[in-house]
Amino acid sequence: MKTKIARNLPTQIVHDIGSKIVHGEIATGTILTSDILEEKFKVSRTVVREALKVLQDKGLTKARTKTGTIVLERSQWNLLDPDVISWLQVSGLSPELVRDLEEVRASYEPWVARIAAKRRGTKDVADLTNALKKMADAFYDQGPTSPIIGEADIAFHEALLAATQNELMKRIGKLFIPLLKIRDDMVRHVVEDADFIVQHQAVLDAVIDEDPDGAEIAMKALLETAAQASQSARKHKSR
Amino acid sequence: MKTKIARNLPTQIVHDIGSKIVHGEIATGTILTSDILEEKFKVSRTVVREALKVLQDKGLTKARTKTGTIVLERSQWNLLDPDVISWLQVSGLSPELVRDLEEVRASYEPWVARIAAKRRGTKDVADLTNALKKMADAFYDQGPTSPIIGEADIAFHEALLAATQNELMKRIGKLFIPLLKIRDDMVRHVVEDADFIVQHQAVLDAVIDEDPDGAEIAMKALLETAAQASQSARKHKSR
DNA sequence: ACGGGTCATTCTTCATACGAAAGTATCTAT
DNA sequence: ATAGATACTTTCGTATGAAGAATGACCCGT
Repeated sequence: MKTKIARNLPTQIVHDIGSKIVHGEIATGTILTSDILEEKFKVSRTVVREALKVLQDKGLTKARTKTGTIVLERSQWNLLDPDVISWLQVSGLSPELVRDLEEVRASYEPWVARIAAKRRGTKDVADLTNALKKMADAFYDQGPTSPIIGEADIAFHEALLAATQNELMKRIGKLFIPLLKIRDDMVRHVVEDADFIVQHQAVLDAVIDEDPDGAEIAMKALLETAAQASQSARKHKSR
Repeated sequence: MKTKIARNLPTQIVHDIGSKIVHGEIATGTILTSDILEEKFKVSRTVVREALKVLQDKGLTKARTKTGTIVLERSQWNLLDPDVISWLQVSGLSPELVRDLEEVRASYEPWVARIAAKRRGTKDVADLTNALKKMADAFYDQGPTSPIIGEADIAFHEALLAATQNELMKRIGKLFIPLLKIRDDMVRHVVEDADFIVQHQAVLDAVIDEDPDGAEIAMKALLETAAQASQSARKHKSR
């Protein structure tokens, strides 16, 4: 159960507009005038302005006198912004961005595993074990297409990040969550065997053993398999 | 020559307050009421509110009814925010943050070099060459303490990022700039030989040769040397 | 001492107004 | 008729007064 967060009017509007921009519902070049937004959301100028200010700070829009505030193109967006990242979904991930994310992740994640193995506490081990157990249970009980697997995958990912005790590493690591989601979406119908369960287990074992080298290698292997599955999924889809 | 950017009132205030918070001039727990800020900056509530909204979005402050907006502790700050990062200076870099940054950078930068070597264009080579030339000239003409060296180091760093053609990688890479600055600051008085010039040259050569493996290895060597120098500088300082 | 209710303070939102910037249209001179 | 300058119009930017909501502080009766 998620705690329902009471949000300000401006914050609500930021999320509404921001997510629509990122999802492509509001196209680049679209012009949003204050008047129209006031009308649309039934709020005052003040609120609209504050929302637009935040959106500008995220690089999603730009205000220009006489024309209105214009939706900027994707390259202007602040991809490191937590909100922007959280709004990214399958529909929001362009092929270029997927490539960029995968490229960074390929080097990043093994290093995360390494640091995690070096610095993990007992709680981290418990969290990782739980996530993996959830993943394995879902796989064996409900089959390889269970959506639980994806959730558990993300939980595992986040537990690993937490184990690094590195605030910056955690934040950067969270950038890959949308990638995990899309990958999970594509791969789910392709994975037939239990490879990735075994490979997650290998990472976990190395972390438990406090074996940085082992963890790094295991994670590399995992990513390699995932990349292959992802590729064959793409082929599968495009034909 | 930097283009002087005409900034909005709120943006100016965001920078003023934000940088002071990050630098520690405004301590955690400090309370900033709208009234006081209006008074202080001689602007209207509108402007102050918009500025505070942005600061909140960056995780620097939090508004609470009846008390005012309170400056949050460092762990709440959004370290991935471009502004927050740009405000970080020597004074703003806590030892933990330095550790976190270095830890991430150790794995990140070699990978950047690898991708850059794989994908660099002719312009990238020119930019890298120029930066290195500037660095070498300053070193041999003005000696190892010239501030030009640090600037050129950052230029080299950024040119390498640009060469990756990876938008995300560029943005993450920029996070390390404050680290480069502080390191430069500490190391400048310790480096006696031309090692790091040679090592930069090695990276550049590999990039020119489109040799990913070579670039990665060369960058690792460079970072290794830098880390050693950094350590001895710290010892040098603390005794 | 304890619990409940009132009060005061500060943020939140609204409504309105004026100034500044920047396209657009119009007008004038040739 | 065309070029250039001028006036107009639109939208953002800033200021201000007022009402509402939330919440910590205080007071009072038990």
